Amino acid sequence: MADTKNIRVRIAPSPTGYPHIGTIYQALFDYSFAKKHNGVFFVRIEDTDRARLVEDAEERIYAALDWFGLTEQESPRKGGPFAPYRQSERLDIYKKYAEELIALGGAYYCFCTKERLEQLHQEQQAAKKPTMYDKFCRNLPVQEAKKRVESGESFVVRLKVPEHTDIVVRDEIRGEIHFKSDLIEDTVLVKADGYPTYHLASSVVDDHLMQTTHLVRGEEWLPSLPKHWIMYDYFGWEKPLFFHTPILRNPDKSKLSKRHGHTSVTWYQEEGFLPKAILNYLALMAWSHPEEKEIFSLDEFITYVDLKDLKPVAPIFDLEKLKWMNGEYIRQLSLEELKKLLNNFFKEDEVVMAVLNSSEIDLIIGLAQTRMKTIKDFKELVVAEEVVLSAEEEKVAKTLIEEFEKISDWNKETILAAMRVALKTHGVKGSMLYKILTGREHGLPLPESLEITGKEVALTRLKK
RNA sequence: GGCGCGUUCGUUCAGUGGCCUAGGACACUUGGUUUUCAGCCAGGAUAUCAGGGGUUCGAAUCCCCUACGCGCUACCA
Repeated sequence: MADTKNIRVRIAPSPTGYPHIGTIYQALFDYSFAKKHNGVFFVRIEDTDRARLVEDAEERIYAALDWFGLTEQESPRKGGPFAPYRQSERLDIYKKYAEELIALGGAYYCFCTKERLEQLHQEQQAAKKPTMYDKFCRNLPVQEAKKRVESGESFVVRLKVPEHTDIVVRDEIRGEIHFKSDLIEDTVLVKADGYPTYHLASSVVDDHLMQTTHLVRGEEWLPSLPKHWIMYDYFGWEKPLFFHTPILRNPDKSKLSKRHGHTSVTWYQEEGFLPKAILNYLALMAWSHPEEKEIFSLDEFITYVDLKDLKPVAPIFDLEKLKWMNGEYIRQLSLEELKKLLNNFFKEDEVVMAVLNSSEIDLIIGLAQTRMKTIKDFKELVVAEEVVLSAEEEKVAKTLIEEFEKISDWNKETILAAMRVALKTHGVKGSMLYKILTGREHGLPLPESLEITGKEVALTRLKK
C-alpha cells in the first residue's frame, strides 16, 4: 500500500450486559479490514457508565470474540502500546483534555441542577420546542466558573457548539451530511461524577490517542457525528474516517433488541449455531460478495472486504436464513469436526452423551448430518420421544413386532422388508412407522438406525 | 414535534444512464431420487424498481417534492 499509515480499528463495547450480536457484527468488519491491511484491531472497554456496569461482562466479551475467532491484538487483557484500554483507568487523561478544551474555548463548566434541567425540558415540551439545553452557563466568565469548581460546587462540562452555522461532516458510506449547528445541543462531556461521556472519551480523545484510522460504529451514532467533528476541529486533530454501519433490525423493522429478537451471543451458542456461519451471515448484512456468492469463509471475506463498499440500508436479521446457512456449514463439516462439536455441546446431557459414546456413533452422525440446521437439532433426531399410540397405530405396531421377531439376520435390508410388510398390510404411510418407533413423524432413516440400535432395543421400544 | 438516514420480489442481496421484457439466495411451490424427514438434482410462481414531477435520445440508476420506515433527540453507550 502506498499509504504508510498503519490501519487501526477498534470495537468499544460497554460492559453493561451480555455480549451483543451487534458488537460481533462491528468486530467482524473491524477485524477483517485490519487483517486485510495488516493493521491492528483493538478493544477498548467503555466502562464510564458506572450505574449500568455488569460484573463479568468484560470477560464475556473476550470469550465471545475468541469463540468467533475475532481475537483482538490490543485490549485490557492483552495490553498494548496505548494502555490502559479501560476507560475507567484513563480518567486523568479525560480530565486533562476537558480542561484543554475549555481553555481552547470549545467547552465550558455548567452548574445547572438536574431539577432546573428537568423543568426546562418540561417547559420546552409544553411549548413544542426541541428539548435542548438553554446554554444558561455558556457565557459564565471562566475565572468565575473555575472558582466555583474549586469551591467544590457540583458541575458538568459541556461542549460549546458554534452558533448559526452549518456543520458539514462526512460519512464514508453516505457522503457529506449537513447539520444546522443551532439544532445541536451543548452536550455534556464530563458528568458530575467526574466520568466523561462517550462523546469526549471515546469518539474523540481515545480514538485520537489510540490512533484509530477508521472508525466503524453503528448508524445510531450518525446524529452525534457533528459533535465529534467539532471537537476534532477544536483540538486541531486529524479525524479518522467514519463508517456508520446500518443498524440490524428485528422482523418488525425496529432496531434489533432483546425484546423482539435474539441479540445475545449466548443465545446463538445455546441454540447450536456455528460461529463461522453467523459471521458469514453477518457479513451479508451490510456487504455483498463481488460474485454474488453467499457462502464464503472469513479468509475469503478478508480478501474482498473494503469498508467503502458497506451499504447504508438497514437489513432485517432473518433467523430463517441464518438457520439455512448454519445447516450448510454443518454439512461441510468433517465427521471428526462434527463429533467434536456434538460432544462439547451435549456434554451435560446424559441421554445424548449415551448415544455419542455408542460404538456406532459415526454412522449415526452420518445419518444426522444432512438433517441438522443447528447442533441442537441432533438431540431430537437421535432421542426418541414418548407417545401414546392410536388404535390403528397399535395394530401396525403389532405387525411390526411380529415381522421383526421373524428376522434372524438383523440388517437394514431385512428391517426394511419387515417395515414394508407392515406398511402394506395396513395401507399406511411411512411416517406412521416413524411415529411408532421414535415418537416423531420423521427422523433418521429407520432401517439404518434400527440396525445400529439392534433388534432388542427396537422390540423393547415397540412393546412398551 | 425537531433533526438525520433509508426506500428494488414476503425477506435479503445484485444493479452506479443503454447488456434489465430487473438477476442470485432464503422462504414458498412442482417433479425426480426414496422407508419418513432432510439432503441432492431438475423446474415454477412472486417486483408497474415507494408515489409524483423533472433532466436525458434513453433512468431502478441523476435532481426535486410527497409518503412511509427507522434512528437520534439523557449528567447511556
